Amino acid sequence: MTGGLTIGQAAAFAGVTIKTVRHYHRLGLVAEPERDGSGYRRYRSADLLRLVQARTLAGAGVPLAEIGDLLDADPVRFTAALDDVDRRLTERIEDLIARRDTLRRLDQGDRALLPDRACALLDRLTALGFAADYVDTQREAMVLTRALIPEILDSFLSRLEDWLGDPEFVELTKQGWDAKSWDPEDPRIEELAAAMAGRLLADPARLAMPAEVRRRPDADARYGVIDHHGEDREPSLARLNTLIEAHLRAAGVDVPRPPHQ
Amino acid sequence: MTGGLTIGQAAAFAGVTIKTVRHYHRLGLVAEPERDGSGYRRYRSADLLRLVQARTLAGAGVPLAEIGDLLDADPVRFTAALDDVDRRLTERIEDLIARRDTLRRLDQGDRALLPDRACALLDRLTALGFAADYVDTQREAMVLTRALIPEILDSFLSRLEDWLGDPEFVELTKQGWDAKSWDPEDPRIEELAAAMAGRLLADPARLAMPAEVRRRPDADARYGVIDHHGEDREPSLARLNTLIEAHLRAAGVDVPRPPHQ
DNA sequence: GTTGACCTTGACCTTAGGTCAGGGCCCACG
DNA sequence: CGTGGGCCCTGACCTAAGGTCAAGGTCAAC
Repeated sequence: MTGGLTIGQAAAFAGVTIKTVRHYHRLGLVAEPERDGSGYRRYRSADLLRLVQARTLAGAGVPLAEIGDLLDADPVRFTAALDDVDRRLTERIEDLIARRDTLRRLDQGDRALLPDRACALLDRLTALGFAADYVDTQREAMVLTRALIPEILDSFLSRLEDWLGDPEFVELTKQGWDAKSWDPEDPRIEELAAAMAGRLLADPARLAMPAEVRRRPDADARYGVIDHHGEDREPSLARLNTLIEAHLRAAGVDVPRPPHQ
Repeated sequence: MTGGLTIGQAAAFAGVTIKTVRHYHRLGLVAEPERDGSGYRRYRSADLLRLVQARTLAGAGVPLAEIGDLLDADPVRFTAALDDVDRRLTERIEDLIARRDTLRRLDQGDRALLPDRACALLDRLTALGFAADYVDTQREAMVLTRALIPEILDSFLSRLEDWLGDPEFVELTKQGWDAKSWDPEDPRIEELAAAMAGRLLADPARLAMPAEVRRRPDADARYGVIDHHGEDREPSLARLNTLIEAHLRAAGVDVPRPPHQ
């Protein structure tokens, strides 16, 4: 008569795995029971009780590191600790729900990561006959804007909507995209830049930089990344953009200039 | 002009830590950008875009191991994967809510781990004048019952309520608890056992073993642990219990006998 | 020319256990 | 009597998503 349950029985009765029981022993959360002649652990009802209590708390989400103290604590501390765990659990639940909401806002196929208004604009670009890769690049710019300076996404979209209402500017923009395949030194790039800058300057309100941007310390750097997105792959476009910016600056427009890196 | 953001800038712009960016590189979820002459990573807008996309998915709870594939996948797979993640997230949220509910049912100070009915019974024991350590032991037995054979907890409580309605049995039980301090060979133990067994046999319905127990393969072992809880600390009580069981068995009652251990 | 902020790599820490390896104990069957 | 299978022992390494520490290289500014 060795007396007591083996670890396998104790674990099964308490509804945990053997490994979990040993884990609890190592963390000191449940004391090791006595061993029999073979070195096997032998569990008596008091050990099983402690194991059940520990499992119950662990199952409720109490961190294992706290359970030992908790089970030895007086009722007042016990209750306070349970309240604390409840608070943390609630926090975690709300966090996960927020994550799920984010996720659900992303379920629009390749239009993920953007609000509806932006998606509508992208559709309108396609309808207006812009090339698919141009639309892709615009989408990427929107994703970057939303991530880097979310507070100006709305004015970014408004400006784009505004521009799309100007057929001449739309035409110039399409030509500008064609410049991808031109030589960066092609003189037509300068012509295009002048024409586009002129069109932009026709209504300077369209160029107003939202005041919110200025409140971010590194706003220029962030804006620069968005503004020049894609250019590192297309030197002609980089040149076109540089020339347009030069025109605008010459006309007194405050174009953010990325800090020298 | 080295070109591109440093890792610190890229991390700040994307809203993650430097360590996280490097982690994503090591997992292959975001490709390493080119290095400058000093070996520093230099991030361009396309790299930043990828980083932002990865962060967004990770923030929504998508496992990092899946994000790389996901960002390279076609829209159909992308949507399907998002649905899958949503499902897992919902599951996890429900699990946590269930845990919190468990936790809230445990907020009764030292009466934790038991339903209201059991707590009321424990209060009644105290009111009837049972010793505090007897009540403690009963509470422990209830916790064990709830954990090991929850389906009989109700009949366990009913039987106890029934017994408490019998003043003579209450008196005998108090005497039985006093037996703790007696010598295990004290002849009064045998007398007590006979008296208690007689009282129990006065109404055999009180002893009926709930049929549910029999459906568990190791029900006898589980029942034995509960029935003999505390006895390993009190040899006199062990003897008292053994004698009572012998009386009951002699009278034809089916008392579970733990398998030889 | 030196300080302090930034970058590099690598190794170890976290939760709550799971898995594997190598070996001991015990019971039952042949 | 011995052997197979099931249980037990310990210890080392693995997970997810990074955090922290250490030791050293780079850069811009004072």
